Amino acid sequence: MQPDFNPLCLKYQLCFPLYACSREIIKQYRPHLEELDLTYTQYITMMVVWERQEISVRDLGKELYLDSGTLTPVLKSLEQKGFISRSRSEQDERLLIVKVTPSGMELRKRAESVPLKMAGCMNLTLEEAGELRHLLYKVLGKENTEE
Amino acid sequence: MQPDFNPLCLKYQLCFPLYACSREIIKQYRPHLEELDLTYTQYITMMVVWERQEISVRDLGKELYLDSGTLTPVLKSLEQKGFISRSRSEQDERLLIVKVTPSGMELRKRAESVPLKMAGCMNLTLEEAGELRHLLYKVLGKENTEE
DNA sequence: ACTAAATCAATTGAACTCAATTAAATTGAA
DNA sequence: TTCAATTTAATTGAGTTCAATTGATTTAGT
Repeated sequence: MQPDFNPLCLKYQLCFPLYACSREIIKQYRPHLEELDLTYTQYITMMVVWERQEISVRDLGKELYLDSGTLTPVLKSLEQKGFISRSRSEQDERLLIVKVTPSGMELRKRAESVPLKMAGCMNLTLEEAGELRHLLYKVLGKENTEE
Repeated sequence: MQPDFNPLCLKYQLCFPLYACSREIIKQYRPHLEELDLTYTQYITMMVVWERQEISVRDLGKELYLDSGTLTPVLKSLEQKGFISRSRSEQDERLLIVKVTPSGMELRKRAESVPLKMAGCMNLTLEEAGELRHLLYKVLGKENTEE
């Protein structure tokens, strides 16, 4: 029962399975997202853009927990592919506004099947999936109010 | 009940909070690991090496869900710092064997306080943390025997 | 023994991640 | 108004992450 209570042990950590799970699932997205010419980071960026139609890099970063160092090249790539446009806000020129293009909205239609394709890839019941999501958002909620 | 049932919505995904949680928690490790001159990837690598004393890159990769493309530079860096040694197995020259050095074992002592320093950073009860770990290991395909 | 298949670490190239810094625009206090 | 502090996106540099490939070694089939 207590072979070792060594806290410096992978299986006592919470962060490690989070990190491993995250990477393993993102790997499973790859073949489905390749059909859309998107990486996972580009995909979640488009998910926010599809929903908002128009959003600043600042707000996008808050939604995705990513900073401009990550987002700038991702957004330039999405612009290159024609899915979004990038332009400065007229009210506040510091803000870069990202807008979805008609081509970006067509991509959305093609992306609609992705969640279903991914749905079966985790061997969790609906209740377990809901519980997992609840716990993850509880952890994320703490992060923001921390200090 | 829910604002909308659009499956292409960040908050209906499981992968996104996993990915965000993982990165947010790893960020919190940083100041503590910096004192040890380790990155998070180097830290979890050392955790396995501390436990096994001696392990092949192949087995290390299975434990960490990482391949040689990631591990090779990580292990070279750890060797450079003097925490491990790298040498080919004499029984099978394809295998690279990683061994912890005395300096690596000294590092372990200094690392012992890290889990405690990180313990309070998640807003979960002990039961919730256990449930979260159980669900994560279920997704990883390994039933968690732990508690 | 011979050779085809499999295994393993390393390498390569593209993309991500983030801390730190920079430069431009805005805000706010004196 | 003036100018110091703040906000914002971009840039830089170090370190992952991973698919695909390469080359060396071992295993297995004949």
